Amino acid sequence: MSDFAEQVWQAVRRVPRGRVTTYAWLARAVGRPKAARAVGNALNHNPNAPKTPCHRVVRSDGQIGGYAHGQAAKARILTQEGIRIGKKNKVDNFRQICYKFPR
DNA sequence: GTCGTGACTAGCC
DNA sequence: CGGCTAGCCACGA
Repeated sequence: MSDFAEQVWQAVRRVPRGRVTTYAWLARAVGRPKAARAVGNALNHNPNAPKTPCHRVVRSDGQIGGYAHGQAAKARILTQEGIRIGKKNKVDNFRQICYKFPR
């Protein structure tokens, strides 16, 4: 797999349970602050199974974003992890549960 | 090498 | 607050 994708997955694994991160933050974590889009692509083409919690990755505006299994499934999983989803598929307390990577 | 695509983002109206 | 636009990046054809 491309090194880029591997770095992304590794970063995602650092996200604690019950928290979420954003594509933008992941992009920063891999040293490509403007590659949020590419990050999404990497996750999409490589779900890499339960090992990589791609469901904890949301958009910068708090929306759930996308998911290979479908947004509904993603929302369900997040809820199961203790994260509440409001209307418009937005994460409640997004600012609080959003995990920011150490630089 | 160029083109099109997509789980994105910030800015502007 | 909501919708639209342009900019960005990695990847495959």
